Amino acid sequence: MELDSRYDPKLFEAATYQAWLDAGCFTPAKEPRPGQKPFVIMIPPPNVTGVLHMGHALNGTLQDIVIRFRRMQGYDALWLPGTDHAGIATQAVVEKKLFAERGLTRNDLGRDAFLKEVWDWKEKHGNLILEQYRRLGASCDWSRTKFTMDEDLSRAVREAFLRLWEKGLVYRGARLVHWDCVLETAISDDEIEYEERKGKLWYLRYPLEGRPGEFLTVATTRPETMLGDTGVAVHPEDERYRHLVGSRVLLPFLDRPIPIVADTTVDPSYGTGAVKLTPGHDPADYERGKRHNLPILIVIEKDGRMAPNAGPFAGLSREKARDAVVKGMDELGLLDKVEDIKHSVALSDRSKSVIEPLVSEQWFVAMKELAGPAIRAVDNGSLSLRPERWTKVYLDWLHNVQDWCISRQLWWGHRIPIWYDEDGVPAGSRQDLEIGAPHPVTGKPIVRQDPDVLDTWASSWLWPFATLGWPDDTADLKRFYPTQFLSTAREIIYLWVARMIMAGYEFVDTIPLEERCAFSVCYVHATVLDGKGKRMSKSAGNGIDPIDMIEQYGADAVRHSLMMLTREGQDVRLSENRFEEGRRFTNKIWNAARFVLQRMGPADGQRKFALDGLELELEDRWILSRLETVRVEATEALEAYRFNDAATGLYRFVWNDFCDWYLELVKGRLDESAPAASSAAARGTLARVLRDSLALLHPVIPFLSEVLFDKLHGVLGLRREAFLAASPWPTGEGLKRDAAAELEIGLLQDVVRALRNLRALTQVSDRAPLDALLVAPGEAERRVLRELSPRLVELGRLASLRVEASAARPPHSAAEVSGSVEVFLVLEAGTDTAKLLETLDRRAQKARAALAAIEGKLKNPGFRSNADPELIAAEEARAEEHRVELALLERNLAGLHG
RNA sequence: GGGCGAUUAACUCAGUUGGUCAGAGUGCUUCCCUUACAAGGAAGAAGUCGGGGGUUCAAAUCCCUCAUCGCCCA
Repeated sequence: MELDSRYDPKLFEAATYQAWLDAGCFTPAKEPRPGQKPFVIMIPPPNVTGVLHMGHALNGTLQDIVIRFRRMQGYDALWLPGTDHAGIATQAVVEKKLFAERGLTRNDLGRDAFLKEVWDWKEKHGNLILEQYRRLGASCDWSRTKFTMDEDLSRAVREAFLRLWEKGLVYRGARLVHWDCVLETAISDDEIEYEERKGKLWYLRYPLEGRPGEFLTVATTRPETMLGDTGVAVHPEDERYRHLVGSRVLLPFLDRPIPIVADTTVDPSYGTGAVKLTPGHDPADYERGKRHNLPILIVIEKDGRMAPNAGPFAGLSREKARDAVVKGMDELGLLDKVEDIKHSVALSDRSKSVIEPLVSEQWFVAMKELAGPAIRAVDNGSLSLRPERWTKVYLDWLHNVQDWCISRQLWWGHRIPIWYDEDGVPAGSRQDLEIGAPHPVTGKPIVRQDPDVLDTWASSWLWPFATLGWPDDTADLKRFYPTQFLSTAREIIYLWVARMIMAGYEFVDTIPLEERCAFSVCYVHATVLDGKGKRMSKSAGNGIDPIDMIEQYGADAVRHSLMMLTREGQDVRLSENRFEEGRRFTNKIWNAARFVLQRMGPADGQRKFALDGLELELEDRWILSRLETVRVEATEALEAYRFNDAATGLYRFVWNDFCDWYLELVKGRLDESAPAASSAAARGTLARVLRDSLALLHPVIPFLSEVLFDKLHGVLGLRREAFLAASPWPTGEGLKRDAAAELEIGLLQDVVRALRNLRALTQVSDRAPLDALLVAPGEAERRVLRELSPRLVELGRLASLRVEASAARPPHSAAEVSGSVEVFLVLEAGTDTAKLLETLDRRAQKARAALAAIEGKLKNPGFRSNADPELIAAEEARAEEHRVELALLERNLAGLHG
């Protein structure tokens, strides 16, 4: 078999992926087998405008590992992919493009024509990110790919909205909402971010009505809103102002008399202790205004300009109005002072513009009732979050949940299925109502549909079941809902995770309530940071493009590196060269396999990876024992979602056990001259270990493992029953742990290391064949060492080896100590032993220190009386080992000096 | 303002329930192009486990406190 000495992922990845697709490896069978349990993952649908970033790559790898593992374990495995329509983002992208290319706004085109533009854009560009997931190796069932604006999902959204409307859980009302003046839409609480900014606190004097020359001074960070003030509040117990409660001030510029009220929410220590009340433009004031029956005045329009109510300032932008108000107050002598302060400013997630709290008509979902089952899901164990600490975050949000503003003043999205007659009486309908058709309740003609669309999350929260056919009770819904695993980023726990759980309980009423939890495990993955510990983001420009990395290092290397780097949910600092580790590992596997394959043929394929009948030798039993150990550990780790443990364990097994030791140990047995039975046992073991290793590695390293699995079968002349992706997870059949073999190989490794160490320290070439002597007082050790001596001679590059119970140090020999075994390497006279002495001396010092520590512990009566007897025995044994080693070291040191 | 996480070798990180826990990878030093792999092999140096206090026979691990950095929420 001719294979290049370097693994080049580019030669294999695309073709392998296509082969999986052609074979339908990722699509569940038409029917599950009897008794086969489902394992389902719903992809967190990326935004259609999205481009794969490291967070996606990490999350995609995690999900793919889980689904590939479960598929191999024999579950009815489904990973369902798709995208969401990302109302604001997508509309913004298309509007920008439209303006750049044709100088048109959406209003120039009109609603229908604009939506056609968006759909065209989506058809052309909306698949990019899913294509990128394929590059990563994602084993999604692409035949079930969904998009939140698909006809069936849109139907689900409408059904869900109307059910809530009919139950009275959806309502329409005038509320203070977070308004984005750039995008001109309401946004929800969760689409806001806060930023610390420098600002000013202006102290404004309001003249008291009927008391010329007297003022009440208020402090505000937003002077422009004063035009909408309908009151001033002070704390009821504030002695400074108590006498003023009930009287009025005259609002400057407008000379509007407004009342002074007492409200306990006022902080007397902030500013002057008197606050202006602007119920139309401040959430706290909105609440206070309601308590005191203050009118709501709108002084800022939806585009951020001052409204007619703003009198002389009408038409100015918010920013200009602020300057003008301050200047005007100053000119009137009503500006008391200005302070510099730091405060946090609410910004829109999407446009980064300052949020304007604005009273407007919006649609809301009443959340309290929906939250109940989602809270109970944690209590009764239906849902668990990993790492567990996120549970508290999830529950805190649910306990304090606010009603959800779900209307958006956009065109791209699911239009609210409410129609009005001429009196504005609303009617919800599952079918579109025609303009002019009779209103289902009033019988009057329908005059319009509600112009707003729904928040994108109002479709995403239905994702786990709408993608399976809900509201119809489809075969897929019965078969695949509820799901088992959801992996996502932490900032989306409220926006999405909690709402999906709520929606599952509320809507999937074809199954019993206790089975409706949308997924049983929510895995909150790590955040990918740059080398400086900052979050990677497009705006910061510090992102590493995963596709670039895949091009450079291969998808397997990227996946493996990410897994080696991420401890459960722990943030990871990533820099490009981290992926070299993965590339080295894939190359190592490639070359190990190349070595194995070059020495095997169809004759070795006859036993089909079974081991019975082989005359296994020590190292065979050892590597099979190690394989069994790592198989069990990797399986447990993957079942517990400890990805890093699984990846590290496999890495160490492949590199340190299989490549560094086993392959070196069996090389001699693969020569033509080796006895047939020994050679057959070695080749049988190699075939088995390679096959099982590839299978265990497959979830993390799908491409390379698949390629080598195929080549292995080819060399062995075996027909591959299925792709590795569709093959069973190793069961460990015929494997067993072998403690004796592990102990004996451990001894061999120690002695070989000692021999190598001696050469290195005495600067003797690795190639020169030397005579060695091992002195082992223990009979068992001696027997093992004698048995192992051919291998020791080979690995230690010795001319000869003697094993004795006791012997004097040979002349001109360098000495090492490994436990109770003394290792002597016979050198030429005059070899420099200075470094050796130095090392042995340091070793002796360490042994002395260790011994002193243990003896101190053993002498401590507290330890004797409190510690576990087994532990005491172990410590005593350890002390004895150190004593023996120290004695030998000291003896050899003395010998060398002399 | 509330909550959470991090702080272990030069760098990036592991270290279940306190006792073989002081580790890995990278980097560094020395030697080796030995036909699986120089994207490799062998050997080696390197850390008062952020500071301080406490609990305990015993603390990287548990508790308190301080410091620094980061994240989420308001």
